[in-house]
Amino acid sequence: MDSGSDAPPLTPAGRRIVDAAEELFYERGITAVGVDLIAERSGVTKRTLYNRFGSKDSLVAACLAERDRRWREEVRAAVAASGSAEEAVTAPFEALRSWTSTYTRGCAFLNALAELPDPRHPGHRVATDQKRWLRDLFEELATAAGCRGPSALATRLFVLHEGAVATEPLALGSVTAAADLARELVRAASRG
Amino acid sequence: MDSGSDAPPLTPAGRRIVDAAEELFYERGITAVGVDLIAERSGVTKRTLYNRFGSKDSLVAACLAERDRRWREEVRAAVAASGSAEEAVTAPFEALRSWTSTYTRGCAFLNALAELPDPRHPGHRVATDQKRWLRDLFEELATAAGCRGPSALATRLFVLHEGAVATEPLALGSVTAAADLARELVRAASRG
DNA sequence: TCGCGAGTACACTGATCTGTATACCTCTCC
DNA sequence: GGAGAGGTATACAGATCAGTGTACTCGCGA
Repeated sequence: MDSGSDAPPLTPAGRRIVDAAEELFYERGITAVGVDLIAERSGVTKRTLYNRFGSKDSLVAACLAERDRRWREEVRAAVAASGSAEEAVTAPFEALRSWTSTYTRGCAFLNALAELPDPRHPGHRVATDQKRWLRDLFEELATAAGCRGPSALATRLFVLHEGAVATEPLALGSVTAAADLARELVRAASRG
Repeated sequence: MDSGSDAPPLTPAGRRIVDAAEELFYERGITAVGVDLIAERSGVTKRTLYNRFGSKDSLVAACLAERDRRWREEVRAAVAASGSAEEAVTAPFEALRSWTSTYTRGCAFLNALAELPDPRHPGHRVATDQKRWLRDLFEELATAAGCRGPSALATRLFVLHEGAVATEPLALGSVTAAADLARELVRAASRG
């Protein structure tokens, strides 16, 4: 469940490989990107890629884990920056706003799950962990803020969040709509 | 925008190809499934597949269009079966409940968009049309029911719907949570 | 000075990919 | 009875796929 702490430090070439692969996988899809292209983009030989990661599947998992680590960092920062416990509950939606201003191809983890149906794929676990972590974070924050029914509220906020990020590429204003509704839900659950 | 009406009728072999391909694409991902496997599964030669559809990309679009047609039928039936104009607004969530009891790999159209980033891909258009149609249907139904702010309400319902279907494979109860919240939103927008 | 880890260079395997060529069969409809 | 549409059978082209083998270079630390 923990993300990023147990990862071995990357060599310079390993770093470049992950960076290039992460971008390519996100922009074009995982299955559609070959290891030859990743090696070329990162200025590295295919031999080095396989010496570092062993297989394409492992590289996919490493890329998702790295993205998850970076995303959780942003979410935690948004939570820490919020002015009150109630505000903290919707802080992930603030992080989402800045996140989607950079990444306009939807959620990399949902996209990965679309391409990796096999639960034994190492990337599958990383993606599902990212989702469960967010749902649990909502519950934790809702409980800390003294919201009524924190578990049900957390699931609602989670669904809203995922719907927003998944439909963001359609440019229908879903991120703003979801954030507004989320704030209303938290406000309603905090009154009394 | 219209779905299914302008499609040429399929030959028996064409029918089997679409059926087999639709299932394989959904279960394993579009890029991961080759035309040889589709031909084998549908008991047809590859020659016939290419005589019918011309290319894999066209077949992908045909499969998505067929799925869209079937899904809209179910949604329209749910709308027609609802007891009141207010109930009709959340009818797509009822259709979603039965839809996701059959299909547990999330939304085929969001999954397709994850794999087909190129807007020139014929399947890309089919998928985005499906999404816009649903959002517009929500607005139409909300307007007919006399809801306040039908456009903003429609976007909220749409985000909820997409979040539910996208996260349904995670088994976190998102479909029920989304349906409940949707009903509350419509009720709140109908009072007065 | 020596060993070792990191990385390069490059050829190569075997499988799989989309798509095509050619020849033939069978049914229906005019 | 002849044409054409729908389909079969099979072989093939050319590219790309993930992954390996082998021999080399460079820099650093014991």
